[in-house]
Amino acid sequence: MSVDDGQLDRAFAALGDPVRRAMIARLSRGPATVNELAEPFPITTQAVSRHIQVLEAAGLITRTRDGQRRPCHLVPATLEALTSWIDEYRLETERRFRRMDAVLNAMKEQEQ
Amino acid sequence: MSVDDGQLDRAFAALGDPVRRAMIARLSRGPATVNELAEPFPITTQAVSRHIQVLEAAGLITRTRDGQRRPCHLVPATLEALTSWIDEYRLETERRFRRMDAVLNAMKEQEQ
DNA sequence: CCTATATTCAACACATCGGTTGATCAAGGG
DNA sequence: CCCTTGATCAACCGATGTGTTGAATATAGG
Repeated sequence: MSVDDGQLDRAFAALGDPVRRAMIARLSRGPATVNELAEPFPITTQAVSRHIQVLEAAGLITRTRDGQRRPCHLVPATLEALTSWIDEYRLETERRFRRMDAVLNAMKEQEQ
Repeated sequence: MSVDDGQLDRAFAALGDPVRRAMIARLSRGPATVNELAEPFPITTQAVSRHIQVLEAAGLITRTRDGQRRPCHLVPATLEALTSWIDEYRLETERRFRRMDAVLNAMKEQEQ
């Protein structure tokens, strides 16, 4: 809820880039401006600005205004939507594996 | 562990495509062949075959052999690596938010 | 054997991505 | 006011992604 399929597309794809993942990691420790986020990377501020736009379009961050700065803030709810999606299928798979194990064990019992 | 950064790149990027996410959903209910996975989509089997290769390269699935079939199996451990990555930063952010709330409440106390 | 089925490989078209440079806009500070 | 700083817009480029068609490979099965 609150994230449609297109948002899932954009959010997962956004996390597929190591630069953007590093930005997420940085933002988990507090808000940061474009220049602050750009600092660790050997790329132009423009490139970073576009990475930020991608993260914003994905709903992974929001932006506020502080004079001429545009600080970025992580949105944990969107991260949570991603883990929820993944966990749904991971848990189903693990349940299935456990059922399969049970069947195999039962067959082993039978054999003896 | 067991998944390097390149794997994270590939796995997150792989989930950025709705066709591949649908395949993951399908595979959570049990193994499936290329043709079975292709059935719901209006694309060629070749295209599906390449989606499968992408999922395999990302470590999200493995493949076995059954005669001329090549069944796909979901790898829950890789899904778990993704949720672990996300949760690390989501939880850090939420902790930070709670600390901030505490400070704000303390300031409110002070005022009275 | 010969043929049908399951899957993959190869070559191509087209869109998107991630970077660049150069120009522009907006807010602050002497 | 002007000039600097923070950020973005626009145009371009090479690489990658996703689909197609057509050919190839491999196993199954009469």
